[in-house]
Amino acid sequence: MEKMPRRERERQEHVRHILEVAGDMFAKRGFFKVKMKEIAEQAEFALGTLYGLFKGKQNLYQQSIEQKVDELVTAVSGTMADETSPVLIVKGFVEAKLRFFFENLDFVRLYFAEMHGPPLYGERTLSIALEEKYRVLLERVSDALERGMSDGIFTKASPDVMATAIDGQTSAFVFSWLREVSPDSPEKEIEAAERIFLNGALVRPEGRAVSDGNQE
Amino acid sequence: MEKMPRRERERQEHVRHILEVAGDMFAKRGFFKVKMKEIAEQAEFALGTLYGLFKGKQNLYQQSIEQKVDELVTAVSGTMADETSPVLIVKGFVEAKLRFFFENLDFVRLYFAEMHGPPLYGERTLSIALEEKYRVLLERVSDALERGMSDGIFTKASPDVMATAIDGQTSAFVFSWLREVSPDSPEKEIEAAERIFLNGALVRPEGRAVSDGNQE
Amino acid sequence: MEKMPRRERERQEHVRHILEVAGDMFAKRGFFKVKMKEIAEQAEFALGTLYGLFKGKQNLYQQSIEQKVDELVTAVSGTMADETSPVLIVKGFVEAKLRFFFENLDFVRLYFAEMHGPPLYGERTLSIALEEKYRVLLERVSDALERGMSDGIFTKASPDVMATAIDGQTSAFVFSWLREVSPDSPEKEIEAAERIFLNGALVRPEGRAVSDGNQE
Amino acid sequence: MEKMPRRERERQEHVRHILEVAGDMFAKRGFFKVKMKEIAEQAEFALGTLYGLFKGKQNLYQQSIEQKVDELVTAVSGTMADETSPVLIVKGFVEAKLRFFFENLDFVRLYFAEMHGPPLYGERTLSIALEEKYRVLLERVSDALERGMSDGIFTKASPDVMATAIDGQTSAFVFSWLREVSPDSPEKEIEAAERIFLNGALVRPEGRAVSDGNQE
DNA sequence: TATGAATGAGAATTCATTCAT
DNA sequence: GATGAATGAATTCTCATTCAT
Repeated sequence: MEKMPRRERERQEHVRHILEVAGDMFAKRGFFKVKMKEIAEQAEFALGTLYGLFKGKQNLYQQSIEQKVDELVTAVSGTMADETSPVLIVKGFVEAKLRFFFENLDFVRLYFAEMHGPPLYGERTLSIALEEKYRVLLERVSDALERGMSDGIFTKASPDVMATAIDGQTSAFVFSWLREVSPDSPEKEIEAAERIFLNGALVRPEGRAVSDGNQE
Repeated sequence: MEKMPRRERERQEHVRHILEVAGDMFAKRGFFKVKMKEIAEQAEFALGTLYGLFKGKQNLYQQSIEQKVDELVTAVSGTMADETSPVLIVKGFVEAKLRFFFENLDFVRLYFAEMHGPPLYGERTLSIALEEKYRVLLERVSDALERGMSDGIFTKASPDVMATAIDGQTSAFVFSWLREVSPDSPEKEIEAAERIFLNGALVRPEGRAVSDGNQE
Repeated sequence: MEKMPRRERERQEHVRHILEVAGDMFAKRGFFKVKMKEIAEQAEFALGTLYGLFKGKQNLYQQSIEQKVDELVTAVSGTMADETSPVLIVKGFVEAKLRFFFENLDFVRLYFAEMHGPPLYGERTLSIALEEKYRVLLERVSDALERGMSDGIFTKASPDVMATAIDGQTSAFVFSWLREVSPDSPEKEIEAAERIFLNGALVRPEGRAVSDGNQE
Repeated sequence: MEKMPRRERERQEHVRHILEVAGDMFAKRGFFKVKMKEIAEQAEFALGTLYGLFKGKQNLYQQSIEQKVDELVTAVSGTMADETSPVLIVKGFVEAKLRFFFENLDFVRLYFAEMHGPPLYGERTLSIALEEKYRVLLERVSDALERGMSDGIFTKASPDVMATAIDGQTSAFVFSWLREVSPDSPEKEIEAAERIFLNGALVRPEGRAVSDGNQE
């Protein structure tokens, strides 16, 4: 009752560690530039050990991405689940997504390349799997938007299209970080993304005196 | 005085043709999955000929992307240049960008993977070059936004941040096309992108009665 | 005085069992296609256990063949030992050899490949060992033939050459079984091998009226 | 009209040369012990060249065997075709087969291992192909035997079984050469194989007075 | 003694690039 | 210039064997 769990625990730990190391390397240098031998060295295991733990390079790659996407989905879902008001759910999505990518900037390259780039191997299997995981988040945003629309908070429009828009907008801020040397906080972008999106989506825009017409 | 120009003209045509063919292949299958021999066959040239016209695979790849980005920049710049009003310039950007990517959907994968993905070769040279080309467009949008702000048309904010936001939003619609089997027109997305962005950016949102002030 | 023997008995049984299992696998799929791990699984032992019982893969392979060849030699020797007349000894050889291979058809491939094929490892050690074991049988046949020649039963010729001939002829019938889906009895071939060989070897061919008697 | 043939001629020559070299190596050391790099070195080509000319190691192996079997079949067929009398056809088979293998002793190991040994790769494709090629020869022998039987020259029996017997007997003499250091001529074995087989197959055995003729 | 995870040398194959024709 | 056969460095994956538990 102690032996089997030990072995299994170690195995899990090794897998997790290798996935971590490999994920970083793939993110920084891309699938084809990273050699299995390098991953083994970096992870301090023998080459053969990698093949005992993963089916092959492709499998290691996919798992390293899926693991991180699972983390992303968990983090963002968690934040959204804490809120009930439609506006706060949307804000929660923006905040959590931006914070997660800010903390995992290297992963950004991998994620977007895999989601929208040419398939690494013949099949688009991986990107489809990732889309499915991520779609859960967009659906929650979409639901919140729809609810907000019936409540008269958001302007009426296709909630899916609106979700796509806010998602793309936040991604754009993530990309902007890739261009900077070392962005030091995601706060400014979080604020901007929320403001720009909401002030268009809300029937009565936040913090803007719309009452009078003569603002000049 | 006739021979050399003919030769040169032919050469240019060959280069253009190969770039076209290679660009398509890279977009569909990714840099590493496409073999030089296949490009040669597809372009109906001998393998050696490719090496007479291009320095190597990497060079061919870069040129094929840069060529298309030049087309994109030309197309979008042209459309924006036709307009003078800030709002119309922004709308022009959205329309032209969406139309171009709609017509070159395969290229989308290549472009975004190269812009935001891990570097194919050690250096980020290519993505920097592409960013520079593309930045021109964003700067025009930014300028228009800034002008619109002083004119009291757009809410005051960092024009660069605003430009990033509209750019990301439009990209999101492009990505949504990648998921669809065969989107048949970009019109709906053009309209949505403009509406969502402008109704937040405009001091007096289009088609919305802002007159009343009693929202407390 | 009870414990050690039990241990030893178990060990012998394990060795025998593994040799049996491995022999079958090698016969069906060849030395290089069979993996040590598979043998371990099939034999229901851990991989490391195989290395406690055998020096390595090559050793396991050799032993598995030698074991079966010992069985062959024992079976055929036994049958021949029951007879005294030269003709019956030769018939005994043919019958016992054909029956043994009929019962161990898979082993046929292994045996002949190892006897006449390219050496699996650099050295021909194994095939030499097998030849030595098998030679015993051929010598008995040769002796019987020689005795039969002095007795005027067999035509005069080199008994070794004759032994080679009858041996090859029987092997040919064994090979013919390899081509059939599932031969159901070796009887026909036993009869044919004996008849064809003897009717040439005997001064007075069986079942043939050689009416005149004055050949003495 | 000169260029294409030159290239093609060279290619053929290269293929033939490599097949020759590889065949020898496979025969002496077996499929798995021979490395592609060694074949390349021995044949004085670059490793990659082998892969331009052959699909892979397996393909190279199969072709090297099939080429030699074709030679064997051609040689033996040719000899048999020169004869008309059943007895001479059978003798022709024995002589030509023994002479061919005597001249290609190394190939013997490869041929028999492949014909009767465990499959090198999962499938028995190659051995089936070889059997088909070789069967042609056995069928000619069988036909000759059948004709000889109706002519009253051979004892009545299944001609296929008889063909199997003579084939196996000759093979046995080939194997005996493998055991010798350097057999210097195949003559003795040719004579022995013919004598042993025919004196059993002939109604009136050679060199034996079967004086009476009235066996009806 | 039994176990099976870890090891790493070794091999097949690929493919960008060169260069003789 | 155009051609494509030849090159060989580079890389993935396999599997016999070891050894700590």
